[in-house]
Amino acid sequence: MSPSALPYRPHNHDACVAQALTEARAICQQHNARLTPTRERVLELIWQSHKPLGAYDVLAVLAADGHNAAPPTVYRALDFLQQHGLVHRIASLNAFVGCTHTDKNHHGLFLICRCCGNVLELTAPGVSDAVQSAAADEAFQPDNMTIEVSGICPGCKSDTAHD
Amino acid sequence: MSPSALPYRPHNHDACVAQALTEARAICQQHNARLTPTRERVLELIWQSHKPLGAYDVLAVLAADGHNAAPPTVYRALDFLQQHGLVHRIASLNAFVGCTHTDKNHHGLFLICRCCGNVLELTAPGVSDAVQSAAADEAFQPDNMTIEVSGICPGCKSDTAHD
DNA sequence: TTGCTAATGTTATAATGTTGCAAATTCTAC
DNA sequence: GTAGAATTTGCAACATTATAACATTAGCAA
Repeated sequence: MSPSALPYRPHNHDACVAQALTEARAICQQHNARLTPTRERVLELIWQSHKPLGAYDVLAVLAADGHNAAPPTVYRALDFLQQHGLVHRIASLNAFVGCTHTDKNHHGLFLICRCCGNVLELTAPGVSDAVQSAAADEAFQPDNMTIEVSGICPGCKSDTAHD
Repeated sequence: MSPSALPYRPHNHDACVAQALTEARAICQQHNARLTPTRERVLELIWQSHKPLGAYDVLAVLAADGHNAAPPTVYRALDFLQQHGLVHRIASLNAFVGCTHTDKNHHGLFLICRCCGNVLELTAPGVSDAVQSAAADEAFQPDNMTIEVSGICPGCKSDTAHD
């Protein structure tokens, strides 16, 4: 059997974080946008795992850092990161997760494990096309789509199977 | 050109409400569940249009009714209605809309007009299948999907075209 | 009736997100 | 480098959405 996608199995997560930060720096440079220390720190925190993190969770860590932050600090940083495609907001969880497809122009699809909480972002052209087509049938002009699937990831499925 | 779907054009909305209530009564009877006056009233309010309504909007109307209600009253009623498939929660709006597919076992897809606010619920087997297939490719077992598309509905598109 | 369960009322509070304005920083043009 | 403009941050207050905990009432069955 082929291995599960990264978020769903053990891996060297520091590499994920490092890569995300490197890409973020490059993207911000391209966009002529400033990845300030606060923004970078928030991005780093969002990337602390593949589980979505709430804005107030981020805030709590910043406070622990000694950073005297209020909610707007976090929301502003998150807005910035979203605008530049570095994080996604998961509407069904009111939480944020690092974008793993910063290179592609895509409508993400998120597979959210309700057991371990990890999220896998997919580029699923088939899904995107199907939605476009369903919308077109209704003469509806889509400009943004939220596709969030909750269920059980392969890791958790095999765990429960062993019991 | 074929007419737009109901929510996106003028129609006798009282008929929508009446039908929704009739169906709700039937469904609750089937489920052996009690559609109490509060629950029925909340359902009626949710159906006051095809625009999603926030829990606190419902609460405000109940208050205007003279009903001395607190948030839990509304959230409990909404939970009940959701459990019986009579309303849906739109995660991207934190709001609720009447279910127009009470007869089918479906994963809804919602087309949300960001201009007029109306929502059309679709049963889109193509989308559902595409999501299932994308999930299967990752050995992910989906059990619930949130698909919310925001954009411009045919009604609003033709309105702006005239300007 | 009596006792059980489901439903509601009530109070308080938690969790999430925003507004508005002032201060500080960074950028740009001279 | 310095002045002025623009962006970013700090900060206080507030708005919105949702839940917890516990008391009370209504519906129903033995």
